Amino acid sequence: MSTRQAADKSKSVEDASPESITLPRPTLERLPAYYRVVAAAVKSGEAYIASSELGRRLQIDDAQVRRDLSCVWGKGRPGLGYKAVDLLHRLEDVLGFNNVTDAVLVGAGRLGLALCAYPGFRSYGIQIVAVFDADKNKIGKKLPGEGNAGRVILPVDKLGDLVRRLRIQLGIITVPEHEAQGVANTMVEAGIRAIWNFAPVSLTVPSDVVVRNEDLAIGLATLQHYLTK
Amino acid sequence: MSTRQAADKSKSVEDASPESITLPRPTLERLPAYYRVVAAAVKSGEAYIASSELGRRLQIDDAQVRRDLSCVWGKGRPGLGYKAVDLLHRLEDVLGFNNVTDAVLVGAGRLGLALCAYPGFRSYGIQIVAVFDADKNKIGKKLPGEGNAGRVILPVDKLGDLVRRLRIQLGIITVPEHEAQGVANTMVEAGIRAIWNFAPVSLTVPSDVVVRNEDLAIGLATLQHYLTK
DNA sequence: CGAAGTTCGTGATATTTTTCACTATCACCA
DNA sequence: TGGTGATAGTGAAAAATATCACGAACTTCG
Repeated sequence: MSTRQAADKSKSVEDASPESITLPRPTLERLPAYYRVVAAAVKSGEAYIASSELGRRLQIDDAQVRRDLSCVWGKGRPGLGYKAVDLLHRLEDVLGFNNVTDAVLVGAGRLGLALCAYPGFRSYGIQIVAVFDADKNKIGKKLPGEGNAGRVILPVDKLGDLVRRLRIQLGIITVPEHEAQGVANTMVEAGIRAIWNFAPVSLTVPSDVVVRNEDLAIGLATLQHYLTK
Repeated sequence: MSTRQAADKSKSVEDASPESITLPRPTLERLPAYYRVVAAAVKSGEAYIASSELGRRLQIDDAQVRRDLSCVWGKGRPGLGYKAVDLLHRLEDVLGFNNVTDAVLVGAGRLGLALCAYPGFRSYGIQIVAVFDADKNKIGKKLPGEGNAGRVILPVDKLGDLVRRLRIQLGIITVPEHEAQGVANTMVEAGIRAIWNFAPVSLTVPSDVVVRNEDLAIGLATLQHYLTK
């Protein structure tokens, strides 16, 4: 969760490189929503989509939409809007949905297997190449889901090896909280660069490893807080 | 207009009411993390915990911690820190972990059942009282998880009735995206006040209904974006 | 081709959130 | 009991983010 923004305020001279761009965090978090709306628009045959329309469908201010998209792609057409297909591709690029990233998942509990079976990951550019668990009873069991025929749960002590061997960059943690830090350590040691953590703990990792905590308690707390008012 | 804190102790009336406080959104989202650390501290027998220590464990600036906690509880003790047990209770109060909220869950897929089996909800003040699905093959099947003995999946056309009858306030949506809006409509019509949405769509609801979108694509996109840099 | 109507991109402004810096408060100890 | 050290609370400054507002670019149509 380190958002170090360089003070370098270089205006987009060459916008061709999708890599070097730095997006404000809130903008980055809105992009997936834009992506879905644009994808829907493309599907339903709309050639262009305007910021106001995008904003209306997502309840976001249209100026906000324009500013977000201008970070990503300064190619809207006045009078018409954004060319839907091109914008879609651009968003895929920025969000990394194009190049497939291999991932490992540790923790073959209900949540882990649910994620593992989720077909959507493919379209988001994630492929879970292996699932691990520490429980001997689970090891060797088949994985659920469409594309997982024949694949099985592996013992967690093979985790480090496999990560190293396949140069896996992304690890998904769905183990109970008291095991999470240990798994994270193994991952880090084996060279993983990003961790998607579903365990309700705050992991400690080196600063060059990105962690995204998917904390369900936050959602619950938010809602509960509103309800008790 | 400067040093007048002695006279103007509390910002408004006495702070006994946990209801009327309004927290900045980012603060509210950090509270669950504080809650966990404080809970751990209490468990391990620490009587007091300092903002610096909290911050260290969560990688949050200590001034930030103090400001957050001051919104919630202006009762830290200089020289010592916050009394762990009391702070814990205060956080439980604010986060609504004390009063149990009944909830319904719609969508008995893998994710829905995983949530349904998750024991942690109880301690967060949530109780899932019924699980619905539209799939006839699933209806009548048993629910997984410890406390769910004997309970079964109900047909979704009973959703409205049950919500109305039990005056349910919170709905959890774990259906495929194209069914989500319909479920949300039913919930809203039946009087639900908050929706926890796991479907990757932006729901349209009246302004008095709170929606929390738990969008996995955001997490993925964030990580992918960092990886492709 | 010109006028009317949209919509983008963005400087300027407002708002929100974080961080700094300092004082008052309290514990602890000799 | 007074001195020392640690820490909370909080104005004020800084940084980040969102919104406003307007000119310029483009389309459409007569």
